[in-house]
Amino acid sequence: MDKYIPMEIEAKWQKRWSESHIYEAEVDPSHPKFYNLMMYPYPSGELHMGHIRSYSIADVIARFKRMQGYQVLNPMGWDAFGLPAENAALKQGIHPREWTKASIAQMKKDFMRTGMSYDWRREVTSFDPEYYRWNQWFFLKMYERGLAYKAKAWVNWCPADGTILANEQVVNGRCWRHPEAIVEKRELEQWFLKITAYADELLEDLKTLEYWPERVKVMQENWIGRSPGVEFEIPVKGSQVKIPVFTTRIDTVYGMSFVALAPEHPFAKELTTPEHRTAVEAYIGKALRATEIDRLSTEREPDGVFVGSYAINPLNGQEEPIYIADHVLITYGRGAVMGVPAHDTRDFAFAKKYGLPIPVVIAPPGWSGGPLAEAYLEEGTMVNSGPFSGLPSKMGMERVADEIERRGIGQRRVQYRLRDWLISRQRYWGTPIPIIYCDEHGIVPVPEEDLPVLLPDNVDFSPTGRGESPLATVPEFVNVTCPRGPHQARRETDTMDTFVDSSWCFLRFIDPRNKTVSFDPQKASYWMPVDQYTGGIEHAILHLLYSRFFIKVLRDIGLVKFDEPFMRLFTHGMVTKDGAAMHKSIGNVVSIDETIETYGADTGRLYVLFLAPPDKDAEWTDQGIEGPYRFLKRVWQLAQAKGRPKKAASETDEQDLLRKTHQTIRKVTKDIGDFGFNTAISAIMELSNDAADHLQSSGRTPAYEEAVEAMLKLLAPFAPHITEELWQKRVRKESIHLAPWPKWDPALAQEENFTLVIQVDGRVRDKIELARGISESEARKRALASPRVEKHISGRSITRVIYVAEKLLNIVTR
RNA sequence: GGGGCGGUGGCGAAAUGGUAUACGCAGAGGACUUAAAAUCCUCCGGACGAUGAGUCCAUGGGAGUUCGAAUCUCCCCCGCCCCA
Repeated sequence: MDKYIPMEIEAKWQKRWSESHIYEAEVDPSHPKFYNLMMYPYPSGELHMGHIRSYSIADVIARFKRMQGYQVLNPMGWDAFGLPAENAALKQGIHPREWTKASIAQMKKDFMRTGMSYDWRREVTSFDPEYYRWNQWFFLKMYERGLAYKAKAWVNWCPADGTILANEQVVNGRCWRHPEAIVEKRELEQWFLKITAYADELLEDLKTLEYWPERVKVMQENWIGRSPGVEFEIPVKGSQVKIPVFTTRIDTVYGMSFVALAPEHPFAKELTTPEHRTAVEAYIGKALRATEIDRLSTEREPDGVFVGSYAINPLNGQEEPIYIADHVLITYGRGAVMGVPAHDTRDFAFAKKYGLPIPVVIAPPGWSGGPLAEAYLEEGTMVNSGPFSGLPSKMGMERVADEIERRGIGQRRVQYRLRDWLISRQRYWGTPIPIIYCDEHGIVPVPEEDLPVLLPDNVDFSPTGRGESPLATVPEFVNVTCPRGPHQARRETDTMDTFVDSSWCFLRFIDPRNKTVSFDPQKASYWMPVDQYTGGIEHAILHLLYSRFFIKVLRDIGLVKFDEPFMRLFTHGMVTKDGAAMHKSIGNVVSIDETIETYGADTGRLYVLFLAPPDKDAEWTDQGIEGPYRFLKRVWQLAQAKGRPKKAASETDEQDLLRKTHQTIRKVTKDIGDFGFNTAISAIMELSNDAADHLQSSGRTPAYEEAVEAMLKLLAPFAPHITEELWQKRVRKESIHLAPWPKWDPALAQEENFTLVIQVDGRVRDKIELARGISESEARKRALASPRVEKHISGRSITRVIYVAEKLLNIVTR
């Protein structure tokens, strides 16, 4: 028998699989389909064994479903636009395209040699004009429908990237990509996609995502942040100005003792009286430099500055001082709030600090009428609230809202935390936004037939730092003739957020080379929605929310007929080493090269899947991988066992192994379906241990041969190369990866006997073997006959006997 | 501050109301070898006991529900994540 040399057989099979196109799938209505998708990667060119775990998880599912007879669509592509390429290219003085292409080549090689079963004909690269032209096309469709618009807004500026970020890309007041970079606020004209138009539906449809992890749904729910409330206007004394405010607690409106504006509020300067101007300007300057996280922190004492003007509470006519306070955000509600110290924690602290009154308008239970020690946030009885006094606050909330609507000073409104998706990026390496500015016609969309707007090649793409894209420095790109007439015009020079690319890539995989449309709706109706989507938890909000939004827009345009893109979502854990995520800078990276050279790809895959449940983080140890390696070497021996095949020697041995085989098929089939890969592998190891014992005692009997065949098939999704090699050595013509998944025979999997656990007062005292189907009274008789049981019940009286059929008998004594 | 997930042998873990510690790693002893590696066999939570029979203890800590709790409930401690 030849030695198991993984490098040799792995390279051989990778080549043959590719030549025989076994992983390629086409529309075939005579078969059930399964769309298995892994979040397509950013090609940074640095794959390590940690990544291999994530891709292996999805690959196991693809292989499993393929063997179960599904048409499996298992594509791979590249999220190839974006800042890291641009930054790396700047540093190395090469074009981002070249840098990205080199990374793609490296990663593709790594996917090939780790045995991933992708349909490479469907490879999609987002920097390809044939791909991004459809970003532009979708943008134009949204523009037509008013879902893409340009607006001046206070935005998040990342000084490290030299660009604007979407809200979702700001983490704890810092850039998601540069944790050291504090995000600044700037007011700029930007392009937005109107995701808020779908806020309610995005929230509602979460309920239909039965097979999504609960925590992802909770995160999206929090992010959308629906709060019903009332918006109303507060007049300013001696002025025409009316300040719109939003509140979820209109029942506390009589408790208002100040009004607070965000530092960015448009009325901030207008309402400031001359004697307060210096102080106000200093305060605003300081506030705009603070991070959002600092401004909102409840740890910090809120502060503000009086502007000199007074607002009038429209309900009771009282005058309230107007402040600017940095804990009020311009991006939430209307950027101004009514200050009700008695019933809001931050307002309470604010009032204490500035000596403002704290009128109680919701009485806590048993309230004496005295001042509160802290804000009371719960429901209660309304007091000091004019005609509403005496009402329960819940009812009062409706009555006050009615009153405000009746008087025409405001209305009920649902407020969302979700903001529109800011997609303008002031960087080079992305999809140009297909818009032209004409002196005569204003904003003019690029006509569809002129798409794609090509990203020019020869550009000095150093960030300008002026809030302007490098494309602005390319006259050939900028200067155009207006599509509507012979006027000089300028192109939009910002590029799109790369999350636009990934929001619909799963549709392009279905029809990747289509030149006339983004994808063929016929093909989409076969393949979509994605049956299994696998990726990291870090996309719980960003990518997954944007994709859901895209699908709803595409549905409304009429391109697809479903509401949600991803039926089942699986979020995988990370591989850690020395307690930290693998990272070059930490120096704890386990290389693919070394792993494959020493152990082979099959062992590497098997180990990372065996290490821990796939949704949990897993700690890599260098010794641990020896286990799966030894196991595969044993499988190699077992499948090629020498000696004459013989008839069954011992009937019980034969039955035992057959039973174990069918039990293992049952367990592995179930476990793979539940992502229990670690326990599935354990079960296959147990089968191989039993088969080895059987070979020792009885030789190559029919049960042995059946066990080996099943073992190879069950192992095939995890270790595709060695199983294929051994399968072919057993003279099978077709690839094992197209062979039918084994079925278990319930009769053969059934145990004849069972172990009855006998407890006395809940403690295990004996275990006896009994035949299945035994009656309770018989089991009881046998149990009581046990001398060990006898010992523990002698001298005591039996009060109760609990019998769990074919499992356990508990004798309760007194 | 609120919400979520988690804490089990020396280590990764299994068991989701019924035999705690499957499977694997590490460790100990043995076989093979001139030797080592590889491979194979045996042992491997703790205490008492004699290395046996057996008894008791042990799933972060404490209480509770139950004939029976790693699993369900409550309180506390610790770690990670999300929202503030």
